[in-house]
Amino acid sequence: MASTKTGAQGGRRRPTVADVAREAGVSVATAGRALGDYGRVGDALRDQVRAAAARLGYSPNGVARSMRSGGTRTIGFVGVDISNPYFATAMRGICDVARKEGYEAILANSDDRLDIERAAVKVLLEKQIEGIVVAPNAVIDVGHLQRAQELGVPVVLLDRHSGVLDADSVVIDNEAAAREAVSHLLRLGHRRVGMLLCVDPSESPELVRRAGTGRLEVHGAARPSIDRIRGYVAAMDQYGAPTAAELIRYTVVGEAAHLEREAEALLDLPDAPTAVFAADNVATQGLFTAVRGRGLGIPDDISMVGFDDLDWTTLVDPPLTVVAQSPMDMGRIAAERLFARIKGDDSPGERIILPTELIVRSSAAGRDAVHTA
Amino acid sequence: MASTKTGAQGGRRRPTVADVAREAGVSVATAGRALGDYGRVGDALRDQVRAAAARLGYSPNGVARSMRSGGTRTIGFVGVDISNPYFATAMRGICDVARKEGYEAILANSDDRLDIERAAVKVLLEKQIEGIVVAPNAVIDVGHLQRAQELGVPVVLLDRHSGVLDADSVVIDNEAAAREAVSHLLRLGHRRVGMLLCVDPSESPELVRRAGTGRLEVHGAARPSIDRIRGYVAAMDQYGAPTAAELIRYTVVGEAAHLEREAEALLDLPDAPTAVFAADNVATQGLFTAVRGRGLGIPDDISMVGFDDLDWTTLVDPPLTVVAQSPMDMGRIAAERLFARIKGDDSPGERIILPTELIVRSSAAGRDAVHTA
DNA sequence: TTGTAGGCGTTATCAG
DNA sequence: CTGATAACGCCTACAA
Repeated sequence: MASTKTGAQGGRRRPTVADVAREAGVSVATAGRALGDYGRVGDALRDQVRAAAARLGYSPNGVARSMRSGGTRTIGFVGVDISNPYFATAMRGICDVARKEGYEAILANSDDRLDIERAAVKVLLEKQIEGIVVAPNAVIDVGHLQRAQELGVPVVLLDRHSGVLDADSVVIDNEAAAREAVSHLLRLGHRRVGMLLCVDPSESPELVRRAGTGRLEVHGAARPSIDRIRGYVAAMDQYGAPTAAELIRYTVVGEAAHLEREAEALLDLPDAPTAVFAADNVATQGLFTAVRGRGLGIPDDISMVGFDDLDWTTLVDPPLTVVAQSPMDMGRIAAERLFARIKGDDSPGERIILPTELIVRSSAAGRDAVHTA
Repeated sequence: MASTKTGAQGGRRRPTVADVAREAGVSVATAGRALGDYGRVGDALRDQVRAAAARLGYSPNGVARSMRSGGTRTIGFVGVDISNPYFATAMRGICDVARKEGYEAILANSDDRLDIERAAVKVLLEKQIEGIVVAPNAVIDVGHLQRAQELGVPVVLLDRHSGVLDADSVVIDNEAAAREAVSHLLRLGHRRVGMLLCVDPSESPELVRRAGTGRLEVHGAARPSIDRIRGYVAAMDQYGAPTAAELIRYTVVGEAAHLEREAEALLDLPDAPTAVFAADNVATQGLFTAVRGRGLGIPDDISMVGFDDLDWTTLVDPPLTVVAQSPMDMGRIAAERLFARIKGDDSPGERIILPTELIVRSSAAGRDAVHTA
């Protein structure tokens, strides 16, 4: 009896209600009632059964219970990457709500890849989860999510909205947030403003093209990255600042190295920008690093506005002006919507837009303003 | 047919193999074989069944499958707080390995509270997960983990080791890591070195006492925080630097506000330390913030060494000298051990000690060395 | 090759 | 108040 404590095989078969019943000398039905606390059971027998259960180390089998009841008290979250603080915080919000409701959450990382996301949803569905929160990779190709809904599993979108899917979504107004950030720079007198961000691989090529009007147009689905570019362009147009494709640099998610290269390319432009908007937290860090690497001073040599109010943005010198959102609330609210659906709410899908805030700190400064009409 | 797409009730009963069988005009057994790809099935019938399944939108019921097979292909992770980058990164490592093995992971946050951890383990056990990775709150009171093992569910400890439990643990050598960090400061000529950290609520009182020898003794279980204090004291003793309880300030986890107060108390000491070792990533941030708030220069006015090589420690000015560990590897290796156990490995519990590295950057500098014998 | 039947553990229904 | 029995959906002996 020295070993097999550490390993998997340790236990012989786990005791069941039947075992407890036998041990207590009653029927399975009675044992079940005594343990599950339903129906009527005599006091004496109840204690007897409880004692037997304790003696045997009985633990109810949730799988069997789910089998009968149809409910698993489990939800799923398909995020992009839990090691990104944005999703980690959202997950925390989701877990908190789930725990309050007596549910657990299964986590899957998609790395923003549609194939992985699809597979994850499929597995979750097979596991009979009762609802899914997902940060979808694609906003059009959502067949797998529709399928979930058809199966009676509610879906709530987090961070991204889909026009195709009739589901709740918890998002921010990406275009407005970007426009506010860039306007801030423009009002400070900057004219040549760059933009740096990560985009999804499937969306990257030909993101931006010149139209007949001379204005920059942005083509692509309404995803956060694309919407933020739209906000940037809108602000530039509004303030009459000249736009140029070369001022918008991006890289596909997960390639931090490329990102720094793009940032440097931006800084090395013949007519380099005097200010840059980094449109996500990865780009913010990449830009900051690149600027530092070039030995440039912020905001003296170059101004910047970042995205996401991560802790480090106030630790750094100078503290960064950023667009702040609240992933914790996002996760919480998404989960709350999900549980409302699980409980039967079948009103039409709602688009919940959480506020963002431009937190002005010290990384963006004036440019001896040469304002334009 | 306008609505009920969004809500939970959407689906009528989900189709089962029996439904598919009926639709295809074959027996359940044949349908099962065709769908599950086991046994022999005629080509014609197989296609027929597949078609019927597609028509009905059949999706296998994992709960029923688990019921029969006994396996759920699910593991659990009980971490302290997923919004802490340390645990978020560890979770990523765990998920990656799980996915490779065809498993999913359920996440639970304990907030470093034993009662929550116990409840989480209980629920996970009921859900019939096949293994648990846990960052245990207590290293002695591990009855709930022993129970898991007795039930045949392998347990792997992450970040913390328990002498009581015969389980694998994946940890770092906390005492050695702290000693190295503090020795670094001492070798730089500092004599009055402070320490700042978070400790578990249950361990906080009377952490440190004077003994007859005049040396500082550290009482408490072998948890990371306590071990790091031991390392600090060992280094101080080794270099003949005078120790004092007032130089060691801590707060319970999750109370960041108190932490900054403790940091300030340290800086305000009549005989203030010339260097401080922040022994975890929360303390590192708190210390840095407090020092900044006091307008002190690093390392000119005060030197510091932090813990955990988070991104921001290199973004900040000056870049911080830190003790680095790899939570991603920790998660990965813990999960790998867990799957080895799940597959039947029942060798005695192994203590896997991952390396740490003192990364010397610029936050600790010399003190016109007044060395001691 | 295909079909029939039984059981995994729980809970609920129905008799006694 | 207690006991026997059926059912959830899948898989697998076993029989045809």
